[in-house]
Amino acid sequence: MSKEAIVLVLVNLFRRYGYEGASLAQISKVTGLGKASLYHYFPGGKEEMVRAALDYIDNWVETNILKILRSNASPLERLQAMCQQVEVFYDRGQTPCLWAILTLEESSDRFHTRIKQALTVWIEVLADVLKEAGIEAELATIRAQEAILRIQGALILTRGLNDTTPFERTMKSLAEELLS
Amino acid sequence: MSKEAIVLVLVNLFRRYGYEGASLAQISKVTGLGKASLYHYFPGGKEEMVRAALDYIDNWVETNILKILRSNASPLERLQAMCQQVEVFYDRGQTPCLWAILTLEESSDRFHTRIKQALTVWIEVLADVLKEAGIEAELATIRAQEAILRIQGALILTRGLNDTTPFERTMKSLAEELLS
DNA sequence: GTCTATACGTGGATAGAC
DNA sequence: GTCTATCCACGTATAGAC
Repeated sequence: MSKEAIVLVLVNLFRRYGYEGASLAQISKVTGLGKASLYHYFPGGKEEMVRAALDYIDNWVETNILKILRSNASPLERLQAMCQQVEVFYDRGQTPCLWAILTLEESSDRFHTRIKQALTVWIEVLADVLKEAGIEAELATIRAQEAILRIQGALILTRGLNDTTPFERTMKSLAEELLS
Repeated sequence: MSKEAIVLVLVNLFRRYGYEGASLAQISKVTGLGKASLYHYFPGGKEEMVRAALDYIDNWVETNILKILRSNASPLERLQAMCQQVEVFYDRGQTPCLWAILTLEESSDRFHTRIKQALTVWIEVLADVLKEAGIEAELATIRAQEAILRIQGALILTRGLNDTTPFERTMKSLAEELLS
């Protein structure tokens, strides 16, 4: 199992169980590696594992979201493409957001700064698209925040109700509503 | 310290740290009671403590949200009153929602059913208000879901950005937008 | 790189005195 | 009811052989 594949496992476990909830025993089991082997890849232990997971997400966002948002397609097309990526990444709302669960857990304070940074960048790039579409700067930022807010809210609600409808509905209408 | 006061401590700890993150040692410290004393009040251990916290929230929602929504004030007034209660309860978005953190944690599966139930009731009562205001039934349910979605999303975003603005903005405009 | 074995603290939980 | 003392499983982390 490559390090990339291990990190992918980490991402999925921390998303679903949070920092305290994901144990090394579980990680060891799912990766098939002994605990000691995990320390070969992540000498800093669990904290470094989370950092690696966050790195992976940063990279995923850059590649699959920000790159699209900075492309030269029409604003609507870019926003729709973003929504599609988001829908797949979160499995129609069935898999939690790593940022969200770490943000809620006060015990994960150490990661809050970089999560804040990642959110801020996404919002800025999103706001740039909206400005390009003719929306005034201040409103663009508010709407960009609203987009993230609705994605996150849809994730909670869809998991809470155990029904993917709210998430799918949100992703379907989000792009157009941002531009209206 | 009364049992009610102990439960209040539990609510706050589980909201902030989640199920795995809140340890008995921490609970013992904050309440001032020894671990053994906690088992006097909650023979079922940590799981029963969470149930007690969820009971408290159920009761709080019934008293401070549902009761208002079922009152005979105007729909707008009822919705605005709800928003005000929500804003205080979540401390302008600074304190997480117990439902949200337990919903995200897959290790807290045992509580998902009752959280789903609580969410469903809130949405139903909210939809009733909207119907009363002349909104067609199906749209009313969607909008009611949208309300919960935005509250939850605002909680995540406000904590993620460490900025209460998104939560406050959401709570300020929510009532009117639901009726528009 | 991966393993077995192990160290050592902390987790939740209990016993039993007061 | 509350305490001290204790139990045992599991948590993270490490040592050291292969």
